[in-house]
Amino acid sequence: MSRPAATPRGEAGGARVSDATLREFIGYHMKRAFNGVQADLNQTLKPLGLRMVTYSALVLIVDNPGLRQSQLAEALDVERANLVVIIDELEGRELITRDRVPTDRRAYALNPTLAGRRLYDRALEAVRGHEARILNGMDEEAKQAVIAAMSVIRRGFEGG
Amino acid sequence: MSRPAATPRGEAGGARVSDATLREFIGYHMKRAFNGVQADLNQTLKPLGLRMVTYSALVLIVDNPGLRQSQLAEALDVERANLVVIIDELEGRELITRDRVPTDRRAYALNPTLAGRRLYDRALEAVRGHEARILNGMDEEAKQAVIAAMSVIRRGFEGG
DNA sequence: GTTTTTAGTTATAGATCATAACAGTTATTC
DNA sequence: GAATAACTGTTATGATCTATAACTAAAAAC
Repeated sequence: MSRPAATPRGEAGGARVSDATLREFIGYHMKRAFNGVQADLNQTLKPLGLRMVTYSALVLIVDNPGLRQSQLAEALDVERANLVVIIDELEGRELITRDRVPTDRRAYALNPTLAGRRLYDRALEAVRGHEARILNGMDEEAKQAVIAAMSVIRRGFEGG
Repeated sequence: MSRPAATPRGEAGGARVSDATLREFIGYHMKRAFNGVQADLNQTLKPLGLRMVTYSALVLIVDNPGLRQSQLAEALDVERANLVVIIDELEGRELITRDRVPTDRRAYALNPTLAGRRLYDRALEAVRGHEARILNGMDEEAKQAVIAAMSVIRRGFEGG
C-alpha cells in the first residue's frame, strides 16, 4: 500500500489548489457563480428588509394578486408549511394581506398593500442594479444565451 | 386606495401563476436551473455514499494530494470549522488520511487512500453521466458559452 | 523570550428545509 | 345525504447547513 509521501507542496501558502477536474463540469461553474450572485443579491435586498425568498414572494403576489398560498408555494418551489413564515413576515410588515376567499373558506387570497407595491418598485430597481453589476459588462446576446441554456436544463427536470 | 377585489383567479387550480417579472433576471433562471442540478447530482452521488461537498472534497484531495485543510476549505469556499466534519466523514470511511506534516506540526496533509482513488473514479463517471443528463442535448458550443458567462460573473466578485 | 499569527478543533446558535400531524373545509362516492 | 377522501393553511419537530466565537498546540514575528 505505498502511500504517497505527504508532500506539503513545497512553500507554505503558495501552490494554488488545482480544480481542473471540477472545472470540466458546468454544474461546478454554476454553483460557484450562483454563490456569489446570491450573496450579492441578499446584500442588495438587506436595506429593504427583504431576503431572496421574501422578495420573490412579494413580486409574485404583486404580479398575481389574489393567488393562494398553495399556488405561491408551488411557484416558489417551497413547501406549503415553510411558506407560512414567509407570508407571516410580509403580512407583519403590512406589505400584503391575507384575504378570505368567499368561495373557499379554507383558502386565503394574497394581495399586496400600497406599501407592498411601493416596496416592489424599489426592490425591482435595486435588483436591476444588482443584475447589471453581476453581468459585469456581459453583452445582451451572451445573457440571453445563458437564459436559454438555463431553460434547457430546467426543462429537463420539469418536462421529465 | 382602491384595492383590487381579491379575485380568486376564476376556476380553481387553473390560471398559471405568472413569473414574467422574475424571468427578466438571469439570477432567477440560474437559481431555478441550479436547484434541479443540485437535486439530480445528490441523487446521482447517493449510491456512492457521497454528497456534493464530500464529492468535491474528494476530487480536490485526489487531484492535490498533500494539501492542508485550510487550503481545501478555501478552495471549497467553506469555513475551516465546517470542513472538519466533512474530512471526518471521508477519513471515517477510509477514503482519505490525515497525515502529520513534518515541517509544520499544526497542519495535516490530506491524502487519498486506494479506496478513495477508486471511489473518485466511480464518482467521476457517475457525475459525467449526470452532466450529460442535465445538458439535455445542449451542444458543446452552448455549454462553453455558459461556462464562459459563469466565469465572467464569478470574476466580478473575486476580482473586486 | 514575549507577542502575534496560524491550523485544526469544539461548541453553539441561526437559518434553511423536509416531514408528519392536525383542524377546518370542500369534494367525492355510494 | 352520510360517510369517506382530499385539500388549505397551520404547528411542531428534527435534520442539515452555515457562521461565529473560543480554545489548544504550534509556528512566526519582533
